[in-house]
Amino acid sequence: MSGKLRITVNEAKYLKLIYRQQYEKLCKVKTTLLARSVGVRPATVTEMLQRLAEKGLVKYTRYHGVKLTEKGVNEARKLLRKHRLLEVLFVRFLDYNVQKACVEASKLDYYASENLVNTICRTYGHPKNCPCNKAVFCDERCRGEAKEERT
Amino acid sequence: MSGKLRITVNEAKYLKLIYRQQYEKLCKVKTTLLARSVGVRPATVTEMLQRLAEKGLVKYTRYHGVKLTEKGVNEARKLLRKHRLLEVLFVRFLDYNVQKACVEASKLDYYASENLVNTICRTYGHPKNCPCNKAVFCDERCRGEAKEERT
DNA sequence: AAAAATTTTTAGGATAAACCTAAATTTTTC
DNA sequence: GAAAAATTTAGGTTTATCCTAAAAATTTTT
Repeated sequence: MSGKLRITVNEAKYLKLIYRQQYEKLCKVKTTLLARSVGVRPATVTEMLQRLAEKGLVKYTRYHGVKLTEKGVNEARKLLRKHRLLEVLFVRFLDYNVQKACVEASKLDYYASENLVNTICRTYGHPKNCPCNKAVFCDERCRGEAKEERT
Repeated sequence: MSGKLRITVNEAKYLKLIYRQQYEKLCKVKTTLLARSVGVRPATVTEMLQRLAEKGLVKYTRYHGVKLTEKGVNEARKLLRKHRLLEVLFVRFLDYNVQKACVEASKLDYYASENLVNTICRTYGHPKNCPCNKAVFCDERCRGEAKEERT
């Protein structure tokens, strides 16, 4: 029924950004704001929002901004889970400071496998928060103590 | 003097592959072999080799394969250093097996910063080899004990 | 060493993801 | 409701991939 959803790294960037705006800063997600955050022209953002809408990740209303759909929220949380567990690793294991950890995690999160972040998650006893105290979202496949993972 | 060298993730894949052929398997690097490894048609490989040659990363002789230039070797080693230190992390800290570690490292190596891998390197006391016993190439900026890194 | 087989390259395209400017449209503000 | 601001549309450009089919070079076979 559902053709596998392919998200580019750039689309992922927007999803994370939109999620943080909509759910964590609780503000409307407008084109110009996104354009400034990403560092592109507004027209470029519009194009991206239309693409995300076509993929069913956001509800886009011309001239009025976007909201993540359920599917979009799930994707964003998957990405932010990866991002934040990488931050946990960098801060706790490598003594990175929070800011550096975030920068590095941003480069890698999209590419990290679910298995990798689940292993990190288990290793640290399923942390509830990342180093900057935002939520580490749950993955129901991620259970158990540090040892058991195989494949 | 030297305009900053921009390598795409795909180009990086070829560099790693060519390096391993040329220096570790000690065999000639031919188009068809690369095509099979990467999973594309020979014509696509030819195109890539020409691009790598333009960037000064390989010496390419029509119909006779490629050799990495000094610049190409340096780039390849930088990438393989990242790759192998990520493997070290995954195997030693997350108990990954060698094969899984390699797969995961392949997804991330290109995107990992030099600072990240140097921190891993320091944390493990500058390991000489990766889990599959290949060399971890040196970076002269990578010195010292586990603690001192800041910024 | 010539013919046949194989490998490699060239030529000519296709596609997808970004990004842009300028003009048109809609919304917001005064 | 007019002016200002934000947003979208239209029409392009660029870059990186990848492809097929035909041509060219190399290698193998006889």
